[in-house]
Amino acid sequence: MRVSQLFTKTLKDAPADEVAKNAQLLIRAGFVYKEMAGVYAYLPLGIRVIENIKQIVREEMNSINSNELIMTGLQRREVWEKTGRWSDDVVDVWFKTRLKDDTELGMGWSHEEPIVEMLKQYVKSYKDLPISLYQFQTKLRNELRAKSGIMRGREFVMKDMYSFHTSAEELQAYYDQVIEAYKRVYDRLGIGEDTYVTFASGGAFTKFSHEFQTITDAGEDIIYLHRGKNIAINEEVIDDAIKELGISRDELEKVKTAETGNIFNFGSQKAEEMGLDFVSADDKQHPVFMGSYGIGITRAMGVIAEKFSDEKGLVWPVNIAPYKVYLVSIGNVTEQATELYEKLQASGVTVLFDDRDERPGAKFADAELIGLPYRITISERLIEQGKLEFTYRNSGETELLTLDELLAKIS
RNA sequence: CGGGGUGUGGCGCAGCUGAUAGCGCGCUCGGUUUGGGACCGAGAGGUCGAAGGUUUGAGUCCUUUCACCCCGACCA
Repeated sequence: MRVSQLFTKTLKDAPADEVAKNAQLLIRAGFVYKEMAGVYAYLPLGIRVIENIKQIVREEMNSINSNELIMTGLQRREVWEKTGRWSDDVVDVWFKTRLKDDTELGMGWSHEEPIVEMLKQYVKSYKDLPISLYQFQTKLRNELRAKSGIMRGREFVMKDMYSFHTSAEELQAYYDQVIEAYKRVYDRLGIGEDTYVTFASGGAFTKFSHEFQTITDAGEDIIYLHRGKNIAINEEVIDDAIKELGISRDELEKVKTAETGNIFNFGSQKAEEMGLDFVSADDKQHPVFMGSYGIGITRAMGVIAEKFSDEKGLVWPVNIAPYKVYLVSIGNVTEQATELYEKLQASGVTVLFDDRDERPGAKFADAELIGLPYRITISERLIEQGKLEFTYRNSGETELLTLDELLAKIS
C-alpha cells in the first residue's frame, strides 16, 4: 500500500475528548474513527490489525476442532425468555428494537441462548456430539458508561465459542483444551507473558470461571498474582479463592489488568432451561453439557495498543502489525524506491510505502506513529553505498544492510 | 444512574467587565527547500453544540436541552 493512496492522514494532536492512550494513538495514526462514545469505525490500517488478530484466533480455534459460523445480530425475544434473560432487570445491557408489526427484537449482546436454540435442530443423538462452534461477531451492549477508548465500547468485535458435550467430564476435558488454545493465542498476539488464567466468579454450575487477564494500567480489573505458583485471582473472588487454594493473601501481588478473554462452564444448566437434549446409547434423554468461551478482539487490539507504544506512537508486535515494513524514500529516488517496494512485496513482505513528497522528518514521524515493526529507508546516499537503512521500531536500533541481508531478516 | 468537567473552522486552542470572531496545525495556489514533523507569499474554510429568553446589541448573561470526557456505581 502506498501512503499516497491511503485515505487517512495522521494527526499531530489527539482529539481533546479522548483520554485513553489507545484511542488517542489509534485515532492519530488513522486506525480508528470515533463515531460516538464507545463506538468506533475501523479504518484501513485498523481492519488489517483486526484481521490479523482474528486469523490467529481462527487458527487456534480450528486446531481444537471448532467450526466457524456467523450468527445473527437480531435476536428473538422468546429465545431469551426461556432463561429469564430477556428482562432488563436481569441483563442491563440490552439494546432492543421492534419490527414494523411491533414484534420485539433484541440486538445481540451475547449469543448463548440463540445458539442453544439453534442446536435443538441439529443435535438429537450422542452421535452428534461433541460440537464446538465459534464466530466473530459485533456485539452490541448498552453500557451505562463507555470508557477506555476501544477497550470498552457499546459495539465491539468478539470471538465467541460454544461447545456441547454428552458429559461433564467430556466438557471439562474440552474446557482444558480451550485454556491451552487461548494461551497459544495470547502468546501469538505478543501478550502471552502478561496474560494470566485467572479465577473469577463462576456461574451456577462451577465455583469459579476463568478469565484471561492481561496486565495493563489501562485495565479495569484488579487481580492478585502468585507468580511462583502461576496463580491469579480476580479481586471479586479473592476471599473464597484463598480458602479454596490454601494460599495466604500476603504471598500475592496486586496488579491492574484488562480482561481479554473469559471462559464459562455451564454444565447442563443452560440446556435444561432451554430443552436441548440428546439421546444416549441406551435410548435415554439427557441435557447437553455446554461451555462458552470469549475473546474480545477489539479489546485485545486496544490492550496491545496500550502496552506496545511509546511517546512517538504505536509499536505493533510483528504478528499483528498491519504491514511489516514502512518504506521511506528520501530525495529523488522514486524509481529505485518503487523497485524496492515491488521486490519486498514479491518476497511476501507486506509494505506501507511512503511515496509522498514529504520531508524525511515528516515521514519518520509518521512511521513511528503508525508503528510498523520495521522501517526501511532508501536515499541517494544509501544507493551509492549499495545499502538500505533498516530500523527496528521497538528498539530504535538501526543497521545498514544490503537487500539480500535485509530480506533474510524479515521474510 | 450519582458527582464533576467541557462544547468556538477538519484537529488543538484564545476570546477579560456584552459591541458583527482570532491564532497554531492541517487544506488550496505560487515559489524556494529536501536525512528528523521546512520557509516565504497569497487564499479557502466558522448560523461559536441546539432551542428559547434578556438586551439597542449575546461566543460572552439566563432557562431548557443534546453531546462528549473523567470519578463512582454497574459489567452473564
